Amino acid sequence: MKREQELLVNFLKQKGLKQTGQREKILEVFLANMKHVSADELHAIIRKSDPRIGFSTVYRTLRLLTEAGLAREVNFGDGRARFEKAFDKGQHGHLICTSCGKTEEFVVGAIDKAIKQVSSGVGFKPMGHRLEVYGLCKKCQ
Amino acid sequence: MKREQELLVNFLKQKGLKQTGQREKILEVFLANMKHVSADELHAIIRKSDPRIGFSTVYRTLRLLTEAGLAREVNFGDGRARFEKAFDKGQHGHLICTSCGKTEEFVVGAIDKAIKQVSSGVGFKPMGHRLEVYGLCKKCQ
DNA sequence: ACGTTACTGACATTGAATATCAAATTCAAG
DNA sequence: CTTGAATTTGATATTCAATGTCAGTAACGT
Repeated sequence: MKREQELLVNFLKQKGLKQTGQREKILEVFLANMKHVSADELHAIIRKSDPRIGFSTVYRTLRLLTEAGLAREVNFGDGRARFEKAFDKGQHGHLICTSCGKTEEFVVGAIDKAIKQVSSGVGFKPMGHRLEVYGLCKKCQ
Repeated sequence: MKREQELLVNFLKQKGLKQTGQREKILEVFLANMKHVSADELHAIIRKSDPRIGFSTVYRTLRLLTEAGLAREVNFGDGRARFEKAFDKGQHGHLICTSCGKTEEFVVGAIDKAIKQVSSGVGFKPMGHRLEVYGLCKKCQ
């Protein structure tokens, strides 16, 4: 069993929640997918292999995964929440092209350091962050 | 006349748009307000001194101000867009307490530097960014 | 002053996020 | 393996912010 699956099972047990086929399936497809997906998109993908899974369940499970630390919500400014894998993946930022919509991830240690520094200065305890940089990608300039 | 008002007038002229009492009024109230406001909130404030200004106009004017570089959209994770003054104010991040909802601004030069560095590395041209740090404020820990 | 063009504001529409609830499923206890 | 209490599911309804529509109004160049 994958680490992520174990984590979900543990999370469910801790919370007194139940292990269901739908939740397994949704996690599996979510993990197999490379891109950032919205609840809608993930639902569409899952429907192909199992048309009986409803949107509500996908939606709720994504929130569950977020709570469990397996997913993270991101926003690309198009008014719909998207989710990305969060486990075994450090915090990172996104470069978002305002012309063609293309997104790219990046990681910079300097940013984490800067956040810690600022936070400790005002007694704030950082738990996570979102950094979105808007601009023009190579092609669109 | 304030710098901001001049900027708006210039922007309107450039775009072939018209100068109206509503737009002046909305900018004035927006500037006088300290906090981050949503279109709804700003509308409510403006209504007190001029009940005839409609929500649509406030909403559209906020987008106009954003386009003109006088306002900037920010997101605090409560599912509603808020706006803050953008002129004469550098890019900054927000510390958002996930317990009490309090927000605090901060500026770190290191972050701008890091963004420039990463961007130039992949040929991306950054135009602006949003950095939101979620965690617990001093009181809520 | 006039005519063209943009603006306004009330209202309608959209669409994502969330709530509701009866039927189905899980799972621990017997 | 059955049973029963508790959670889940999925279809549908609701909410609410964002945006579209459009007839009446106001701005501004001539």
